[in-house]
Amino acid sequence: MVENDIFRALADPTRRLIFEKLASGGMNASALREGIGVSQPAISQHLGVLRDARLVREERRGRFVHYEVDPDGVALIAGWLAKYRAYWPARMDALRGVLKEMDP
Amino acid sequence: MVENDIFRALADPTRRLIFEKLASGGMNASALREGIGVSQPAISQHLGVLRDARLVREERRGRFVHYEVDPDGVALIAGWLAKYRAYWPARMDALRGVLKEMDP
DNA sequence: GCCAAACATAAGCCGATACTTATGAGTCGC
DNA sequence: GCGACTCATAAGTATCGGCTTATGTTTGGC
Repeated sequence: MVENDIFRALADPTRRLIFEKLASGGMNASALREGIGVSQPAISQHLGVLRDARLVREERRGRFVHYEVDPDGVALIAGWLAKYRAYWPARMDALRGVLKEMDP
Repeated sequence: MVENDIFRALADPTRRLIFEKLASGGMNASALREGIGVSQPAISQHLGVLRDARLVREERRGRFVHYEVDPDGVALIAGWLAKYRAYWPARMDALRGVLKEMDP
């Protein structure tokens, strides 16, 4: 199931760190590893989970593999969240501004 | 960490089922159990995790405990997701309508 | 062609976790 | 007050998940 893959992928703090790092700009796996204190295989495994969840997509560039955020996964979360918009208004003042801004 | 609790809570399919059932209307733990093929303690444990993640809140009603979706948790997810709104526009046509509708 | 570099896969280990049964803690009806 | 009911907690178990080291695969430079 798609939702299951996504939430399971985001449940791990290391994976969220990787995702957030990629959100600030695509990069290869080696660069991604810096600052995150795990082995190279661990990074590779995490990227595999994120890719299967469609949160990240990859592109071969010679010996390197360039990774970047996949908008599909982000859209899937937004779609899931939209189902519960009935519960948003309660404390959504801050986000409301964001939504207005992105909806010209 | 707040985000960790939320995503970990939603990573389990049974817990998402409970949450989604509560999203269609608050109810007590026994009613919640129907249709979900797990024991009563399992439901109780899941509700504890969802409560700690602020996805669900409870209210004692005599012998029963009434559970309902906590808007705080939903707002927290929305806040997290908002950080990545730069990646939304790609495939966000459907959600766009929803956002417009909830922002008069 | 060969070596080194970048990344993926294999296998194993250990802690986390989702479940169970058994029991405890409150609350209502009689 | 007592039994029944609703729910929470305790304890045990088995599977899952993230990490490691070791090794395989692909690519670029010489």
